[in-house]
Amino acid sequence: MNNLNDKNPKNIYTSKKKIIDSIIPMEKDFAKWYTSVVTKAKLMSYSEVRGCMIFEPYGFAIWENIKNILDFKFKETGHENVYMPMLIPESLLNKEKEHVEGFAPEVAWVTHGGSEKLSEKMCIRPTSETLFCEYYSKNIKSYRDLPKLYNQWCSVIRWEKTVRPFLRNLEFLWQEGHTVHTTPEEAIEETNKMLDLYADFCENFLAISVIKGKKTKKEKFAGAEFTCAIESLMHDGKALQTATTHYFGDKFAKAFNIQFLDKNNKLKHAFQSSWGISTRVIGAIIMVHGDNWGLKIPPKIAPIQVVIVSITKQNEILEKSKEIYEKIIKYFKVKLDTSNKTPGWKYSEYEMLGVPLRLEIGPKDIKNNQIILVRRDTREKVIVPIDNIIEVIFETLDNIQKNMLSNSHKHLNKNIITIKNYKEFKEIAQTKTGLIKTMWCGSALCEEKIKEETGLTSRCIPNEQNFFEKNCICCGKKATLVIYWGIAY
RNA sequence: CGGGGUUUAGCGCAGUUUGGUAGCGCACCUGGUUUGGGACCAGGGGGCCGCAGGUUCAAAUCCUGCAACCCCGACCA
Repeated sequence: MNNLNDKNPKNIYTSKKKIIDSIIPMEKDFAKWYTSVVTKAKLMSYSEVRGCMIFEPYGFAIWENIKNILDFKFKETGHENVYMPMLIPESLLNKEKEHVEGFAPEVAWVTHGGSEKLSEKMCIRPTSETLFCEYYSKNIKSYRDLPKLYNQWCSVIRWEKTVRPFLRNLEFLWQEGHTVHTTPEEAIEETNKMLDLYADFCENFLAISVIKGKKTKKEKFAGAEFTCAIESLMHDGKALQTATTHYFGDKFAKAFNIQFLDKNNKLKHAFQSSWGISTRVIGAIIMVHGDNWGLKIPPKIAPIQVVIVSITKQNEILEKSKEIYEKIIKYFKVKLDTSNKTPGWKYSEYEMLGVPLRLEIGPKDIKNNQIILVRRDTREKVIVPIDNIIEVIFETLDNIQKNMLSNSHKHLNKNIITIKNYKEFKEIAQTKTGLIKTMWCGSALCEEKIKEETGLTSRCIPNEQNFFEKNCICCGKKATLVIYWGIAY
């Protein structure tokens, strides 16, 4: 006797599968969508320690690609890599007042070596300004030693209250550049130059449209004269500070006694900058490009750029897949999947992983000397002749990269709203997500008031200052700056 | 640090009300049949039920503590 379910077993099965395996739609719950994509796309997994995540091969490969590109760019612009210790003695951290006050609440302390209590406790670096400065103070004597253009790749620890994969971890991987110059102008130029480098990288490699600007005094880095940042806008309308550069003036030089003799044999304090970008950008990639099918990785940083899916395991199909693999592996990062998972499974899997381009090879294709090519960004399928496959892949990857940037750019612009009066500002803050562009008097009081009354914080003072109104959005006094407000990650 | 939730196999969960042999789906292993949008059959492996105390002949289940994690806020890359 048949089971009742036998009436339509297939439908029951497929509907069940979908419930089990589909990711949570981003419209329904963006936060859950984010964490489900992050884990299902095998980027990371949770570790035993809160806020310390395990980078899995696929996620780490993305970071390696980012790192390699940036490292090349840093070296191209004259920077050298070094490595500083992970531990900072308390007395060293305490040398610059504003800096220590900014970081003290979130540093982790080492108090024991083995079972012996240390005579001075040490913190695990939350950032390495103090270490670099201490080193510079000992090694810089003359203007001939300058500029110093050092960078280090490392991880740092900040004891955050709340953690989220990639966006906020106790331990995160990053790069921190620390430079020393003879004049303020030169150090400021470095600060701006590196911001441009980051912005260029985000747009041309990560396909993320960014706004370049300055942070307000309230939002600047602890100890900096000023902080520049690039801000990007996530799919849910929240902003993400994607990279920062800082100008220190001679504050750290005075605190750490970094002095040099200039051409006229006069002793002078040096001027400094620092700049960094972290694994947080991976969070940005996910939240800017991803959709309900999973990740979309920009071709230029994708660990797998092209996946070849063999539809069946017939010999001629396996052979043809292998042949195409051998042909294109010289030009692209390719994965060949000849496992006996069903085609549908493979389609979904590689879409989840955000592989930009999929090639499908089945019996029909062999017969017609063709191949099916599917773009991840548009999920569009086209049939192409096998013979000029390399050119087509080059062209399509290029199109995908451009299309992703263009979409990010459109999304950013569509979600910037210019507001001229405070009543409207408060309404929009309640009802809409995205960035609000206003005029501002520059006072911290207005910034504070806006935060209290609307929940929005200042994101950045854009480099492009096109005044569109005379008065400050908040107090109505004379406006001096164009500024963006928003909710930040 | 506030507010909410969760903790049982690698993952997702049921079982707890009413104590009585540890369950389901996915994943994994073996063999076979399949394969154009998450295939099927058969067989198999895997658990101190978050931790510590109680109560009881008997605890995943009841009681008392504690912890971890997730989400939302406040703080931060």
